Amino acid sequence: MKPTVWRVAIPSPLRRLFDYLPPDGDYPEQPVGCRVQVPFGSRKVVGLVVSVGEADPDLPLKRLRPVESCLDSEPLVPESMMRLGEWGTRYYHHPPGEVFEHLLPLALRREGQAQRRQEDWWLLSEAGRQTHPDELGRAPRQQAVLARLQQAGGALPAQEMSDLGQGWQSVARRMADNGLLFKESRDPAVPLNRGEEPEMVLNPEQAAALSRIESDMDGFACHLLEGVTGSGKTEVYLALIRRILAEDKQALVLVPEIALTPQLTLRFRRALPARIGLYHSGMNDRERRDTWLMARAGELDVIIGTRSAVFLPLPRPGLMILDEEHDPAFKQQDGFRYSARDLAVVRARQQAMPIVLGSATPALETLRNARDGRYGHAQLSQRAGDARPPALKVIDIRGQELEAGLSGRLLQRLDERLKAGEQALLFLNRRGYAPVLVCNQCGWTADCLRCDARMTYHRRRGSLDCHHCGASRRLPRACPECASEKLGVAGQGTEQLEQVLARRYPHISQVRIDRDTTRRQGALDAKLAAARDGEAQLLIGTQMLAKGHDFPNLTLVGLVDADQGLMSADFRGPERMAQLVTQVAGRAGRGKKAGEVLIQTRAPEHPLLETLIRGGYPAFADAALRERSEAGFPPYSHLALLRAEAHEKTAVQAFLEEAMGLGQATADERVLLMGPVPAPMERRAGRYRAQIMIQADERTPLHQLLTPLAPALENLKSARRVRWSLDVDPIDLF
DNA sequence: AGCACGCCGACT
DNA sequence: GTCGGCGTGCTC
Repeated sequence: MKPTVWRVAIPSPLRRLFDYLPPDGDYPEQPVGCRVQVPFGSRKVVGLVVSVGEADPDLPLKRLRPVESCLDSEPLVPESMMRLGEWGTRYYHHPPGEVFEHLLPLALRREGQAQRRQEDWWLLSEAGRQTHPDELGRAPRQQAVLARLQQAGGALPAQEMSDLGQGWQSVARRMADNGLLFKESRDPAVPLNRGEEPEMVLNPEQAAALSRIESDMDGFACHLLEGVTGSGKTEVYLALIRRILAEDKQALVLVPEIALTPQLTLRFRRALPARIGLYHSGMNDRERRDTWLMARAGELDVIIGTRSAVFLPLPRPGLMILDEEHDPAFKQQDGFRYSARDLAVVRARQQAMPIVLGSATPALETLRNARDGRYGHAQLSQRAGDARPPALKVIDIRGQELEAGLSGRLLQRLDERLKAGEQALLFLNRRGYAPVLVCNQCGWTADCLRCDARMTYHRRRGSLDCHHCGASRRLPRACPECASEKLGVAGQGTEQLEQVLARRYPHISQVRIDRDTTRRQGALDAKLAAARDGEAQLLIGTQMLAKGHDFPNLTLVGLVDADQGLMSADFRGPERMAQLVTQVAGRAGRGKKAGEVLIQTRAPEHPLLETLIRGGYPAFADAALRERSEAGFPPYSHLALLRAEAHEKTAVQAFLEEAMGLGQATADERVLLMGPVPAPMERRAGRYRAQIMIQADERTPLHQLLTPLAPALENLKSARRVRWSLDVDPIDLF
């Protein structure tokens, strides 16, 4: 009989599992989901047991090595999450070791107990219970400790005893020596919110959306909640969560970025009688481990997290919510390139729970799923309260005299609004002072040495920074080519806008919000607070400002340059532009006063832009979906990208040529391979980049091609000289 | 990705 | 004479 082996996912880029003999020592009956310490080549690594089975007949038995030790006495990763990992490995054609690494927080990927941070408690012994404080005679501090513990019923966390005064711990230790008390480590209790805020009364649309989703909550169901900005999606989320809390189930809420967690958390803490946890990249390893373990233990009822939280285990799964589901941040852009949105839907189906995708500007993929009836579709078309939707207007800036990129008409409206004491926002998705530094004598421009890109001039810093690779250097005094001192700039960034506007409106308080001004801890919160309470009247920012924030006094929004998306070579450019315009526009007129949105463009007659202005996002989406259908792009086809990069351009070419040959040999007529083509910015951070695009109308043939292709590429000799990756369902083509 | 093994150049 | 350069092969 063939021996039983454990198939283990090993942290390595190899697209296979490794078989081991069971360990000599103790191990659980069912080791799937347990971490194991195994020998791997000449080193020891921690892997995850994925399955148990018979030894592979093709593998000589003597090559099998035994597991050194099983690190868990029961599976740490539950079966449900192992299934999600297996699905991810198959779908994304990514090495299992790297996929399964995502199932555990960093702090649990090493040796050691899967235990969360402990809290010290002091407890009374039997003797301590029997002793009256007076019996301690001339030891007043011991008396105090004893009395305190007796009052508390015999046990208290050490933290809550600190008011007993300096040095109380040594008093307690002495009493422990005398057998009156003892110390114990316990799991800290998770605070339960009271949820004191009264439930909001839902407006008819919200109520209708709620009941529509609620009617379909036993088992799997996916609903798109499409609600214009300010329509109160959060109230619907809260009502749904209350419902599943009443059934004693857990809810997982995913948001695109950390910046959105604090406000949502605050809102949830006020509204929900629940134990709420957080999971995002701003937390340290220990905090993430603790949330992970508490989620797994069922000690948290609601968890709010970013992308990676889709892997949090839930023993009582009740509901998943993905807010701003269209946001590209849900797609991981390196390593294991998963879409948290797509994985969440798969997970919901696997675990038979409902999922709600919320957005004011749904991704075209999601919209199509809703229209084809695969997803439920609930809509909120009215803004809550009295708020009216803002009017969108286009400003044609062709041939116009501009001041720092601002047209006369935009400046005039700005004058009026600011004079009236109202708040205005200027949106420009480019930080720094100017994107180009140029020599007016010889035409030299400041280019990045490692990228095919210009360096951005940062005036306050006095530096030239490359926004693609992070390179930075001092601003030259003179042109390095011709020594002329006539250096000038072209184009503008938020820093320039801020400076020019400060000169124009010296008595208006303004705030700039971009990655440069919010680097410091807490700076973003402070600036957002200033923007929210109206302390800052003029707001200038990049897309950081576009998301989810509420500025009640804001009446004018100016999009300084709307053309970036329209002119993009990526077929998703217009979709991004429309989402951004709609999201930014949604910041205006959320209070009582009507809002106005001015869009500066050099392509005012662009059909998709016109459709967006006239009919809003839904009309845009109709038109864009029609275009995608005609062009055979997603969601009407499926894409994968094989990317490669290396310092040696020839290495990239050689690898992709060989890959192309392999691909063409196995591809049938249902799959189209295109390339290799260089990336639009061919060189980045000193590496040459190129790619092959693989397209198919149906998913099946695409996967039939990739399943053998991925491991074949791995064995290519030319693959060792490049960094390569497969991106299934890419969201950026470059 | 690591890591070991292996075969050729400038140094204690 | 060796330390170490990175090419190439392997990891149950």
